[in-house]
Amino acid sequence: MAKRNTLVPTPKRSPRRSVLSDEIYEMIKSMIFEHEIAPGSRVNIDALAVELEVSQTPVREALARLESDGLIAKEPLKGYTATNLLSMEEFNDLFQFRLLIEPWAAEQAAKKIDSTGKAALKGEMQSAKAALRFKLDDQVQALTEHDARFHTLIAHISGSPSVAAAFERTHCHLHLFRLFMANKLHLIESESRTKFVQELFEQYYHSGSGQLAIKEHDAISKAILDQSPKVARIAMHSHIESSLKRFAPSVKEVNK
Amino acid sequence: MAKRNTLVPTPKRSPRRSVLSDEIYEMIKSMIFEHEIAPGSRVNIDALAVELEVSQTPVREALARLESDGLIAKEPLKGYTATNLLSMEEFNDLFQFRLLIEPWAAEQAAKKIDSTGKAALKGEMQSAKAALRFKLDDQVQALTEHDARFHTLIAHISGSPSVAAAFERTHCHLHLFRLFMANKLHLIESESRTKFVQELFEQYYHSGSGQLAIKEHDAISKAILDQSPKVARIAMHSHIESSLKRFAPSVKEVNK
DNA sequence: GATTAAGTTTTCCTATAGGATTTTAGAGAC
DNA sequence: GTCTCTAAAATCCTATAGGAAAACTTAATC
Repeated sequence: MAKRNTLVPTPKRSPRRSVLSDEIYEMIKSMIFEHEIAPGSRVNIDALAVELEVSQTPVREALARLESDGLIAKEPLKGYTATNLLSMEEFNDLFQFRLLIEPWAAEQAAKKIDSTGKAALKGEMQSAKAALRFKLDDQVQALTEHDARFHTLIAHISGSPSVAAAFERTHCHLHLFRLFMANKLHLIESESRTKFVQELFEQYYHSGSGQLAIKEHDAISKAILDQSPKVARIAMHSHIESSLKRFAPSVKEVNK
Repeated sequence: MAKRNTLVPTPKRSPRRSVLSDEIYEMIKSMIFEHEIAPGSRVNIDALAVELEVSQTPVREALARLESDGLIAKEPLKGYTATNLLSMEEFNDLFQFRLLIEPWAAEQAAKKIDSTGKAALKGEMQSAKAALRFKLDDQVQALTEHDARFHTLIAHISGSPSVAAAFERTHCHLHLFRLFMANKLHLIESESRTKFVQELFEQYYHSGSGQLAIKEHDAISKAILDQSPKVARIAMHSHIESSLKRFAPSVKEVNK
């Protein structure tokens, strides 16, 4: 009933629009993202509250949401634990799911895209190409972020909130980045073969994987901009399959 | 839920196996389910804590998870609000999403089902047929619950945790039941046409909709038990489309 | 009657205490 | 040496009180 009168006083003081628990949620997610909280490790509420310099309440709310996201698990009366890295089965299942919804999303996006969407898509592809000039570590980070934004953007352009939400809740880029990090850490620690594997690794992800992924993104992007649904669908399908093949060795390596 | 072990002599204290916040989560979900918390209404943390006779902490955790589920929305510094009923667009989108994943799930289920799965599926179909003998209100409740279990079961038998999780997070049976309830309440309140519409309504949902849905479930179930993937996929597809047609009038009515 | 200025309510967060449960450590029995 | 049982420590979960900041409501002023 009471339709807020927007003519009322201008915000005199800095309006802290976000809530502490939201910030804490993002912080903890970043910590998981960057292996600051290692896969499988315990997450102590007290310690986390002290470290982030807040009380337990916002930490608890953040952890409850992260559990709902499947990023941490809760064992009653034992506490929270960061989820383990994806097993080979989980990895395959995740990509199977992506194959189910993302090609469809790309097809729909090609049908429904408008000028706003086209601008966003073009912008995203430009940022990706800029990222290719970074050095390895930054590049992986930048490309992972681009990848997440790119796929999320298409899910949204598809015009289906359900599909977009379902995709975002897979947190696939987070899982993939964690695998990448674990693989890297793992390789660096095994001294005997450091040099050889490390070089292979760099070559693989640096010039190889990065540019390849962006080429595929380019193909998808072009098809959507051209409003060619079928082409977009096929391009997305083969991109995800390529992506699976690129990441599979990492998964195998991490799972020994 | 609270599984009280009655064999233990005199529990001086309650040996609570599950965690309170989980129970509270389920309770609040039920309250949303049954319009005890009306769509669009504010959800006061304090009041809820008092009503459920617990402290704020578990209520906060439950609300954080429910927000993550999309069942309530949080406005920073204003509080939580129960989500509105599905609009026509959201309703169509939800079913579009179901059409995308559930026929696939049924197909996979038919390929992969084992003896355990077969037993579960047979059992579920029996409980559905038993439910048809209840009177209207109980029947709607029972059929809604059966529907939720049936579709969830198939999602799990499909062998894809991702798909199962994605389906469960749609909470489609909750949304549909809320629409049904709202429609019913709406019709009951509009006196002028009560009798005529009410009768139509009962007839529609009672003998019509319930039996029809179960027939369709039966077809899906048989195909899966026969391990006929293609048949299962098609049966699920047409079931979801029928379901959409059955519910669409309710959605239109509720959205005026 | 509209605007400003107070007061009230609501919401979010903090702090802390205590109960419950699991884990760890250690003593004693075999 | 191995096992069982008890005790202590660590951890998690709940409860309660209260404070700060924003939003809402009411009242006073022009």
